[in-house]
Amino acid sequence: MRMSDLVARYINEMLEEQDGEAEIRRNELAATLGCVPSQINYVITSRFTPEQGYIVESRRGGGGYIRITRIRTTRNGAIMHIVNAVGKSLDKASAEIMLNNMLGRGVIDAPTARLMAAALSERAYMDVPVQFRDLIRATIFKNMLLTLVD
Amino acid sequence: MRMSDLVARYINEMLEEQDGEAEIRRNELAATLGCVPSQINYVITSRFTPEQGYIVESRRGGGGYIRITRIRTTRNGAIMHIVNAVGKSLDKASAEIMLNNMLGRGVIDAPTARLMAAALSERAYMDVPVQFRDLIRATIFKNMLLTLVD
DNA sequence: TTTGACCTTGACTTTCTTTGACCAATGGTT
DNA sequence: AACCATTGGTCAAAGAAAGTCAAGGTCAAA
Repeated sequence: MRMSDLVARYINEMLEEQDGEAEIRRNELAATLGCVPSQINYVITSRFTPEQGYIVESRRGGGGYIRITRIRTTRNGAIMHIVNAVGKSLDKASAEIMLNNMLGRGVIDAPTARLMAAALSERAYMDVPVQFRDLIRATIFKNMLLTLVD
Repeated sequence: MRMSDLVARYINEMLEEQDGEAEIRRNELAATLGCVPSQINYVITSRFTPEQGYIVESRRGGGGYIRITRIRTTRNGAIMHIVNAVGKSLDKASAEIMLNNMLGRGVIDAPTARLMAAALSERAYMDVPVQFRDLIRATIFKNMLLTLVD
């Protein structure tokens, strides 16, 4: 198992238990999980970004902390937020992160996530020149999301 | 015996043992079987395609993997039939007819049909040269259909 | 014997992760 | 205020996979 997954899981469990708010001490967590401190930053910047619906605050020095807050929204709000966050182009990795996020937050269910993932996976774009893939993926993603709005 | 057959057999045995799901590490398997890593890709793209009822996912980097999932085809004749009926290319009109057909026969429900229609609509392909549109539509359609199989 | 489909190989690319050295902010002490 | 221990932040380099592509090999059918 990847270290980054362990860190992410730890944070997610905290968020789950504490109603969408997790406060950690970077060095302590790194020691607990057995990784270097900057690993924590890596995980946060790659998996708990604003675009994925999280707010991250921190403080240095004595009594420092990192606080990760999950943004609460309505279903339609969450969907529209993502629609707006997606620009003209969308790579597969970002798409997958967004899908997982929506799934984790109950915005969509697992079959829907699977269906959408299939339509966005790199494998689906094999016979189209690479320069077009992210463009079309963005468009399709947004089109699909809009069908989910009540 | 051809190397590609060895690779395919190995994967099939894994699928057999592990209930239709095989996760491999490309370099490791290549070393085990004594071939170059890209041979694995060749075998996967030539023999574990959607048409043949497989879903393939992968990840690069540390802790990377390739996961191959076999779809049970016994009770899903309707869907697999359509997957196989779709060729390399699929225009929007045909896609719509197939969707309506499945909807009418209860193979899929209305939200799913809407979602899929959004991914196949001509509007989704505006950014891409016309020559590629039907190709990619076919691929996406098949990939989506496969996620619907139990 | 030519041809075409399928297979093999390896050099090069891309993506994701891990690590560590160095930087910046904070709060307490002198 | 000056200093200093205690945090967290940044960034670039190295590492660890998997992906791509094109050139060449094999082999059976025409």
